[in-house]
Amino acid sequence: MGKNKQLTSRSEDFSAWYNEIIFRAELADHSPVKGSMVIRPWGYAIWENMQRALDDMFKQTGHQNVYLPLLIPMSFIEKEKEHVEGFKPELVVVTHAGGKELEEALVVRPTSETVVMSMMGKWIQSYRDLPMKLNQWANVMRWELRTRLFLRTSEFLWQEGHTMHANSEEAEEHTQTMLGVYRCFMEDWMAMPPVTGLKSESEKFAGAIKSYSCEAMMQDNKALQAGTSHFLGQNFSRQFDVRFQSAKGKEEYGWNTSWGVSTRLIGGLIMTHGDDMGLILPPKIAPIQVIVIPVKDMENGSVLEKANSICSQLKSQGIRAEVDGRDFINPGSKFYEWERKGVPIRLEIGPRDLESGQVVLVQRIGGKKEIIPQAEAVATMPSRLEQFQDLLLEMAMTRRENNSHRGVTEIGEIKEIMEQSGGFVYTGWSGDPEVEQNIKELTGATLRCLPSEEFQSAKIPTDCIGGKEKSEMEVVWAKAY
RNA sequence: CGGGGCGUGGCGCAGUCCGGUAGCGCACCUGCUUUGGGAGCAGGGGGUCCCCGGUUCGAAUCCGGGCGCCCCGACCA
Repeated sequence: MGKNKQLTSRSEDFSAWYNEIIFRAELADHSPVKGSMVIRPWGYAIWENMQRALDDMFKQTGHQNVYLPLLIPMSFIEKEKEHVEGFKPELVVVTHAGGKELEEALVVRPTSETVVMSMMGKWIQSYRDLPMKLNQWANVMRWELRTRLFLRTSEFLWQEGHTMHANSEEAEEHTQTMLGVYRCFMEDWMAMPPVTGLKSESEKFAGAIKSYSCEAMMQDNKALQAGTSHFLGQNFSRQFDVRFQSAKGKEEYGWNTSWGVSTRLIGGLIMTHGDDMGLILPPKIAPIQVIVIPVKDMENGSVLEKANSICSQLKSQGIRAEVDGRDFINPGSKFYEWERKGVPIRLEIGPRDLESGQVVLVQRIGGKKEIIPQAEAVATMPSRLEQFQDLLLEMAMTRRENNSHRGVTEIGEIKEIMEQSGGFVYTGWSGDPEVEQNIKELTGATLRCLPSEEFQSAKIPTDCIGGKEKSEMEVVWAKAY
C-alpha cells in the first residue's frame, strides 16, 4: 500500500486531486500542443454516452444535425460588432495554405453563428421555412492562456444548436426550452443539478441579447458554467441578411438562438461526484455499469465461466456489464482500478460463491460488501443502478443547498463566505454594473446569474447588495471556474 | 503578458552547491510461486541528463544563450 498509489485528497489540494483523477482514471492526457488535450477511451466513452442522451433530446425537440466547416472567413467574424470584440483575443487564424499566403485570412471556428447564418440566409425564403432548428457536434478552438483539462482547453468538443424563428417570442421561448433541456440532462443523466438563470450584461455571450446559463456547484463550492443558451434577436440575421416573407407578405429578419454544452461537463462530473478514491460515475452515463471480477480462478476456469454467465445475464437486461478476466494482476488491484474509474457496482465471484450460488456485491458509494444469491444480484441490478443514480443526484442537490446562502445583504458577508467555505450567495441587486464590478474585485465572486423563478428565494432582500439603491432582482454570486 | 518554480529511462524523483564512466521507487518484460482489497522471489530491458555554444584531460554538474513545461495573478465555456 504505497502512499504514491493513493490520490491526493480533495481536502488537501482540490486542484491536484482533480488533475490526478484525470490521469489515474485514464480520462485524458496532454497533447503535444499546449492547451489541447487527448481524450482517452474511458473519457471518450463517457462523452459518447452524454452525446447520445443529448442528441436524443435534441431530436425530440425537433432539431436536425448538420455539419458546418472548421474554417470561417475572417470577414464573417467581423460582421457582428460585439461578436468580434468578444472573440478576437481568442481566435486562431490561418494565414497560409498550399505554401502561399491566403488573400483572406481564415479563422478556426470559435463557434459557428456566422457560418450558419450565412447558410440560413440561402435556405430561408418564407415563414414556411421556419422555424429552422439545427445542431452540430463539433470541435471548436478558442486560444487560452491558461488551460486545464476538460475545464478550459484551447480546442474542445461540444454541440452548438442554432435555430431561426419567425418572431421574437418564439425565439425567446426556444432559448428557455433548450435551457430546460440542459437542466434535465444535467439532473437526470449526470446527477449534477444546476441553478439556471439569466446572465448579466457583462457576462453574456458576445453578440447575444440575452444569455442563460446552467451553474453547477462543484465540491469545492465553486460554480461551473456548464451550459449556455442565447437569445440572439436579429443581431446576426441583420448582418447576414437572413430574411423571410411573413404570412402577411412582409419581409422580415429572422430571430435566432444558439446554445451549447461541451466536454467541460466531464470536468463538472469529476468535481461533482468524485471522491478520494477516484471518479464516481452516474450509472446512466457510465461506460461500464457493473464490473464482474473473478477471484481465485486458478484451477479449471470455472470461476471465470460463472463470471461470464452472470455478465451475460446482466447484459441481456440491457446493463452495461463487463468481466475483468485479466489473470496477471491481483483482484485487489482490479478493485482499486475500477473504483478509480468510477464504475458504480462491482460483483466479485470466487470458488466459495460457486459452491453457495452467491456473489459479493459492492457499490462504489458506501463500499460495504453484500453477499447475496447470484439470481438476486442479477434480478435487482436495474433497480440498484437506478437507486445509485438517484442517490448521486440527492447528494449533489443536498450539497448545493447546504452551501447556498440566501438573503445576504452585506458585501462583507459575501467576502467572508468566499474566504471561508465558498458557495452560492443570493442577494438583491439594482442592476448597477458598478456594484457587480465592485463585488468581483472585493470578494473574488462573480455574478453567476439572475436565478430562474424556481431557484429564487422565498424572501428577496429589498435593498441592493451595493447598499445605495433598491433591489430590482435577485442574483447569485460565486467564485467560478 | 507580469511574479515564482522546474526540465535526468514511461511516471515520480535523487544526484548539481563541491566536475571523475548515471542512480532510486513505481511501471514494463521472462520464469516460478501466488490470487476474497494495490502479491513475493529470481532474472532482465530501457536514459542524446531539454537544446546550442563555451570552460576543462573530463560536464547532468560550472559559464553564456535559447526553448519548453508547471504554479500564482489580469482575460475566458
